[in-house]
Amino acid sequence: MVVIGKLAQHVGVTPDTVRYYEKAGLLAPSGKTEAGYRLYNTDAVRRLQFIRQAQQCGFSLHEIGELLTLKNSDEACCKDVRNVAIDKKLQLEHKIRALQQMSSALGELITTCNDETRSLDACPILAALENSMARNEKGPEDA
Amino acid sequence: MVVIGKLAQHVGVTPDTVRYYEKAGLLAPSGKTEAGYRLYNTDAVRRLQFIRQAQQCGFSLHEIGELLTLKNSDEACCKDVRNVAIDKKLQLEHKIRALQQMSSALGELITTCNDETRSLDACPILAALENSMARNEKGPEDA
DNA sequence: CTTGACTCTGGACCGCACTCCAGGGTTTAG
DNA sequence: CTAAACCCTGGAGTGCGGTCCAGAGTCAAG
Repeated sequence: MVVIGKLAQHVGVTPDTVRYYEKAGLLAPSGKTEAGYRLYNTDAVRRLQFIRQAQQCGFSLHEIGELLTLKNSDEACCKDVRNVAIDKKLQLEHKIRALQQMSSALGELITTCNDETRSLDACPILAALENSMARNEKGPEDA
Repeated sequence: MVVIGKLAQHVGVTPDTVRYYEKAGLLAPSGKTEAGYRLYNTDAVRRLQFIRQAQQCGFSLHEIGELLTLKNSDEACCKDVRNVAIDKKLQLEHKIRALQQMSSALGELITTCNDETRSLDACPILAALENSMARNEKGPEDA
């Protein structure tokens, strides 16, 4: 049984963060002292580590809450957890593709803009961004 | 010269968003009517498109502000813009790598967890997340 | 017995990029 | 002339994941 500061320090967060997780319904203390100090056992330590790990895997606190609910449910089975993970992985891959598109769009702009001494008026990057790149161009009087 | 609603509709945002950009110093109206209605010319239209495009490339509004400042500066040259783009691309790539690590971590967990009927107690995903995966394990009494 | 380091609660605040609202004025179509 | 559809301003609210603070209580070392 450790007090909040020790727990926090051990896992690498602040006591405020731990209390925040408690407010969010993710991590209840294992007990309290007479003075009202939160006490945590090793289960709580692992639960907090679970939360941090899941964050590292891209889960939001809300999703982690669902994962923890699943974990404490009698009806759920491993398959359910697996499906959540698969779903999350798809979301991550979607996000990665979006970022890769941004990155390659920038890459194209950068290679186009190879004359470093060119004036700003002729800067292909600014021009490309202004011209909406591959988008269709219409007058403001449409629709 | 179009009024805010037309501009917004043309570029695919709301008037609120346009006013928000104005507050953020990114987009001033080209003029105003006697009644105080904002008016926008085609320069403003292109500027707004620039903002949206840059957002698509992963720039924050703050960064877009810097880009626009650069654009309106006499001293800056194309090279400066190019450097900003390169910088941003590196940031994007960094983020992509982080997400890919999350994704592959999840991927490993998912392939480990192939027995769909397993009980939650034996779920490798939950176990892995609890055990902090590849992290070193120490007691809470350290440090 | 004091001092300093911790803990408690409740609530305010941060950045980001909006979004919505109230309570007005304006413009335009019928 | 009226009603709908727009515009204005200022400010509040949203969601996320915290962070910081005041004011009070508690605990351990010296």
